[in-house]
Amino acid sequence: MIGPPRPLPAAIYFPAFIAAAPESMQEKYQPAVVEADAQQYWESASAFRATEDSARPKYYCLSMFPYPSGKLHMGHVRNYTIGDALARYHRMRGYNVLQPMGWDAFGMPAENAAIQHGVPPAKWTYANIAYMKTTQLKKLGFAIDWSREIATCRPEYYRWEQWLFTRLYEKGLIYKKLGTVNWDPVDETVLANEQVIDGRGWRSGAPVEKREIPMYYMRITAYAEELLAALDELPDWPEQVKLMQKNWIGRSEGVEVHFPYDMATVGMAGVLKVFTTRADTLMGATYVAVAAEHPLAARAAAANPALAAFIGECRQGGVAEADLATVEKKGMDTGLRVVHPLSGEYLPVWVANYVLMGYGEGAVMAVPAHDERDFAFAGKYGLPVRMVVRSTHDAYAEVRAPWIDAYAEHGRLVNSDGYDGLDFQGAVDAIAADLAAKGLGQKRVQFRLRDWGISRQRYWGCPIPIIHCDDCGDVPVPDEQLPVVLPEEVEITGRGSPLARMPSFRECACPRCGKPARRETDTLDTFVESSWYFLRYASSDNPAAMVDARANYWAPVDQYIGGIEHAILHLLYSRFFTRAMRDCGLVGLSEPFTRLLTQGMVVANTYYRDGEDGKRHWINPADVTVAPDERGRPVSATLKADGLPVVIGGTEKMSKSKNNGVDPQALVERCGADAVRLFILFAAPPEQQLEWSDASVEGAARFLRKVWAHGHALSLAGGARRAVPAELPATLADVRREIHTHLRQANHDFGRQQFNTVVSAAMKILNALDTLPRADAAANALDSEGFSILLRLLSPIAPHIAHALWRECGYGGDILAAPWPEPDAAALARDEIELMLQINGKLRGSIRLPAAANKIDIETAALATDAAQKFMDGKPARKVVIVPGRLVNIVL
RNA sequence: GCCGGGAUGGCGAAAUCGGUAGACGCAGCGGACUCAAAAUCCGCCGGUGGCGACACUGUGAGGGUUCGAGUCCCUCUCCCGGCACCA
Repeated sequence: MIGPPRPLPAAIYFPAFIAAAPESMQEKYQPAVVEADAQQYWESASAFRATEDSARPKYYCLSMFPYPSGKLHMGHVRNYTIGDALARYHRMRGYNVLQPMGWDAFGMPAENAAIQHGVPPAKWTYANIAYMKTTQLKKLGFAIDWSREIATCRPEYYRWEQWLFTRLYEKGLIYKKLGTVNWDPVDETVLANEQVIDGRGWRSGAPVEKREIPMYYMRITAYAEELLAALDELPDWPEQVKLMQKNWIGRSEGVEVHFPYDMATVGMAGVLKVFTTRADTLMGATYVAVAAEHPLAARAAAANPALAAFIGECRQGGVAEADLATVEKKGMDTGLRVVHPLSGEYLPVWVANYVLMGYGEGAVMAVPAHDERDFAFAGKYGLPVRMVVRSTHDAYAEVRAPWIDAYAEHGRLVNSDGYDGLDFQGAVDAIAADLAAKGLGQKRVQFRLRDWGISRQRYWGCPIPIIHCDDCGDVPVPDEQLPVVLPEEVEITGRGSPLARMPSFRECACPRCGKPARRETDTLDTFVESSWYFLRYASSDNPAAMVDARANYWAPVDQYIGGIEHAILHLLYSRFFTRAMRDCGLVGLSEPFTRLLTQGMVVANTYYRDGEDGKRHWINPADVTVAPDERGRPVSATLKADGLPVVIGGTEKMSKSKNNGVDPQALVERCGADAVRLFILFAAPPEQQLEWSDASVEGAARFLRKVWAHGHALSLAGGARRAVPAELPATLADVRREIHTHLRQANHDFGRQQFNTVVSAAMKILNALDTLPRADAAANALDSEGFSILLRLLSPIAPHIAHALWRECGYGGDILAAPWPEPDAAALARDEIELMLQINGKLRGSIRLPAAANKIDIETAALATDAAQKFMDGKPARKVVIVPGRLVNIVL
């Protein structure tokens, strides 16, 4: 809950003089005029320019920056509307607010556009930025400090990313190793997971293969423990996100087990290492499984063509985990044997497509009796099943396992020689101790988190600042040669890397020995740019340093807002980057985002027709008329153009492929930015999915017209008036209590970021004010007070109309500088309360009592009611439950 | 497959700590105003039964805890987000 630094009750805030309403006020609400006027006012006053100020608490409010795709979509508008409501609310609460904006400008769509339309990615990107900024974003009236705008594709930005890269490289936090990528053998290009559709390249249609190439990695695993532990210090992050991150980092305590092999079993001596969280089941291991890329598999395949063919088959398909996890589990015996570290038994080594080289050791021990996946695999290939754990509480388990399914729960050991009778922890401890004594294993912590591969074989990204020299190896580019500028005039063909084809970029001199050398032509993952941009906003104009002292004033971000789809990757990378920068001495913080709000998706109805060609044609909701039945249920839909029926599809995320996107710009032009903003905040709480409805936007516009009409009437009647008299007639006191009750609720809901009920409270206040008598001095004063509360509540949500009406009604000054309204305790006081009457938990009526009534009064009154007498029918009450201020329940 | 989330009238939703289910709005229906339309204003609006007072029923499905469950617990169904190269 956000506390007000300088609270002022609304009831006592009124201007010292009664300002005359300007004669020029329009009777009709014209959003285009109102909004252009307000935006011009804010612009000329530099109203949202933020400067460091130690006198006020700071509030750094940040929305995830957009990718400049060319058009703002509804998801952006929702994101920035939520951010702006929070920024403006905190500003009015007295905070020194920073709300910056920029562009996540590197990425694949620019290259795709270049292939399709022949426009260089840089030109396309800059044109998109210009359009989205001036024609779209600025029309929505966000309180953004545009002076800090950044675009990640500009050398002024990415030079610091390159500079940090060289620091992290020298610290060993960046290193090189082989990584697996999707390879399109026809286009001879690395494909993103998104570009692999049903195992084929999206452009060539060729079956995709896995290929290992050298890549740079960030050692995020060095921070695994810290990133996990620090989640507990983020009380204002959604539990859901923290849980996802926790599971993603995936800390598990277990045992590393070594299976020795020698000349006789493998043809060379060594140990096969596996990690297991179930060391208690070690005596039940009947085989070990290795990844297709494991060295032992390669060794066995050299003399075994069938195995080589199987390993080749495992190379087919892409690298996405969702695909790997759902393919049919297959394997093949390598013929190699390893020695069980405790029993000395020989166990067969299998290659299995479900074992991933990138995880742990690329090998697992298999215990079919106690692992579902191993059980299925053993069943398929006739491998032995040996039960070694028995349930302590389920007698049935002894009979069931291992012939029906795997028993994966913990239990007591059996068939395990000296370990029989031990429980899970006892068995793990004893087995780990024995392994350690033999030098064949030990307890260890393992993380699911893997190091972050940051090399991309693409053009439109930040060049990796490394020079390859035959003599000196990989040499980081020295500071004075930074930035390594990405050439912007290029030809993109979709085959291979354009940078690799540019001698002027590629050929250079080794910074260390001066001999001819080759520049790295891979670029960085675009997640790298978005992992530190929030720190750059604080010192975006500094040409001499990545960040300066101003970063330590503004950082951390007090409120971060963005899509739930970023819950893991972007947020985890940013948390890691902040720590890496901390350890380079650049910033004094560890966590970048104090409070996080994850917004839901924007979805809309879909409509389609199945064409004669068998293709489904999706039709935009704007081109469709929906016919309801007499109760308002949609029964049919027709295309506006031809009046013929279309099929009503499901509700889906707004997307190009389903053609169900609603253009925000057209909507703003038709209804005004305030109506769009109001609708977005009113239609659903921020975290929830938002279902688009044109009719509801119209409803939001209708409410704003009513607000305008009320303001117009108030202005004609003399505008702002003096304070409400202390003594009001009962009917007016009721209205005033209602207004202040709604205000109290609105403030509570602003604090918990639930804007839909804030809007609802504003609507209720207007409805209450509309019931006030016109020609009554006390009522007019109350109207004036209530309307000033309404305008201030609306100001963060529909800022243009609030700005205009505040001025037109003569409340004095700029509404941005007005104090936030607080409910008046005197207005809220009541002398009579209503309690619900329940009998046996069922609602049977209500009772009215003086507010001061005690429990005995309440019970007496409840038992005396007609309803109670009727239902009790002479029987005594067994118990009377009283919930103060709410209800009485008589239990019979 | 694994991790996380969701489901309340015709629709979006509300119910702050387990205490009046459906506030507020959209759509719909009826009416007023108007030559007419738009705009605006007034009324009705979960289901079943009843002239009515009212009764019963109702928050995805099934079970449980409790004086009392949309809210807590267990089981299940369907939908959505993420899964490391979409951003």
